[in-house]
Amino acid sequence: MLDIKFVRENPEKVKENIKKKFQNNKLEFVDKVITLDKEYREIKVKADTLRNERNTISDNIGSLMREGKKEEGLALKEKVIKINDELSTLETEEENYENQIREIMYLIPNMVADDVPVGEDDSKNVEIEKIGDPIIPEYEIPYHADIMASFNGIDKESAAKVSGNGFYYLMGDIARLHSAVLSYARDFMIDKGFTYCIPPYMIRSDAVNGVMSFEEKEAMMYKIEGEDLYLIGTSEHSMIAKFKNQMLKECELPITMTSYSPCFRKEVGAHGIEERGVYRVHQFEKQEMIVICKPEDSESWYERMLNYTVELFRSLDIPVRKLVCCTGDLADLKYRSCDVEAWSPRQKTYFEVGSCSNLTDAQARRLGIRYKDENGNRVFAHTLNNTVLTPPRMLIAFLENNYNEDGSVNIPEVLRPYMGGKEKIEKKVC
RNA sequence: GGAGAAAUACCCAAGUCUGGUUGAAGGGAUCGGUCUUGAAAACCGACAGGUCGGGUAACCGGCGCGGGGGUUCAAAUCCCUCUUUCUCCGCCA
Repeated sequence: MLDIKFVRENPEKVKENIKKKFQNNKLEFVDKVITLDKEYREIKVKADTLRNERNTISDNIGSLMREGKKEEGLALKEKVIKINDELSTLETEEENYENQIREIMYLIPNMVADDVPVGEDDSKNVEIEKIGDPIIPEYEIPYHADIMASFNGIDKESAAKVSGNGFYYLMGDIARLHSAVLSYARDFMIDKGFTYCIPPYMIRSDAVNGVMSFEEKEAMMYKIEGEDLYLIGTSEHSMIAKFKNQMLKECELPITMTSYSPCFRKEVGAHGIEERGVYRVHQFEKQEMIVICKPEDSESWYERMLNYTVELFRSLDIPVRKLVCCTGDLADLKYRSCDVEAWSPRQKTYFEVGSCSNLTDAQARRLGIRYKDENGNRVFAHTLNNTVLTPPRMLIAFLENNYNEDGSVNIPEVLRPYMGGKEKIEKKVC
């Protein structure tokens, strides 16, 4: 969300930005919101003046009553009733304007960084760096669910009976691997100085509405029957809501947290649920990182966060690449964003495993996350978020990249302490 | 889950029954000063935040006593509702 004052003063810049994002249907919003804002302020002046009059006369009535001059007081009442009459119309208008302006401001996208490549959709995203050799082995890499099955590590059939499509039972070494990568990721981030956090997995509707649009809510969020509670789709929801309407102290910044949570998603819409594997499911787990910092620090945090993910994947022997999101693929709140993609030797291509974003002050302005600087000024903080990793999706990359011809899977050094010292997991035969 | 009490500014806290002179007493903290070699203490003084709007500015106005709504000429004060905290009971990993 932009500052209305910025829009007022820089309508052309805002329009340019909208064009860069290929959202020409929103171009008219700029002039519209500026007009609405102007009319709103005119009405506010009128209403404020009337309220002022009312307050003054009411005070007078009070004084007269105390002095016992009832008649005079009663006469004044008539006047105020008239004012209130006039006011009620104005106040309805005021509210209408406020709502309209807010709705439009939500739709006008955040300014994107100058160096974000211009492009219409994700096909125009730009690879900036490959880290690790994307090896294509001589032998064939099986589908991830089949690898899991070869260790008796997954049962989707039972899950489908018990919970429906989009769920899984993970078992044995695979389940342990799932916990192991999460624990490893948690410790990895703690070592980087992040504070570990386990947030609520259910949040109230006002928290939900604060962090996503109505459409997103409908497509993603599970509601608890009979309660004003929703299952979170990512810990980011709880984590951001935690700071809503907070005035932070400058000395608290940067706030760097790594949160764990299960994530629940309806996945209504575009892709739907995948039948066989664990790539897209209703329930998964995720380790996330968020940073709330001063505006001048957000760009360097962005780089750092992105590189943490890369470093983490590399420590698990998984080749990755950084793919910069082009303007058209950038969500409206984002200033810049970069996907981290893992190499899939089976598909011989990279696939998304995480996404790092700098939202500058757009999210903070929407949610009221501020801090007091050394001069006592209240400043909107910058917010950033990035995936650390999400098993089971991460397991796909892990299993494929550490798969041996004999069907065993290597456990990279860093993960062994979490796997009881095992160097590899082997096929179960029965 | 049941019953009761409460939420006031950076913190504590008065005001609520009985609506108006209360944007809010008092204390603490903070800042400045006197005193002191320095500090503490004591004393004196300052400071009421925030947000929206008007104005070149000085300044002026609206909102604002947990959130939302209502009654009233007028609400911290009365009514409804939600949230949170505390106490007791019940249940329970």
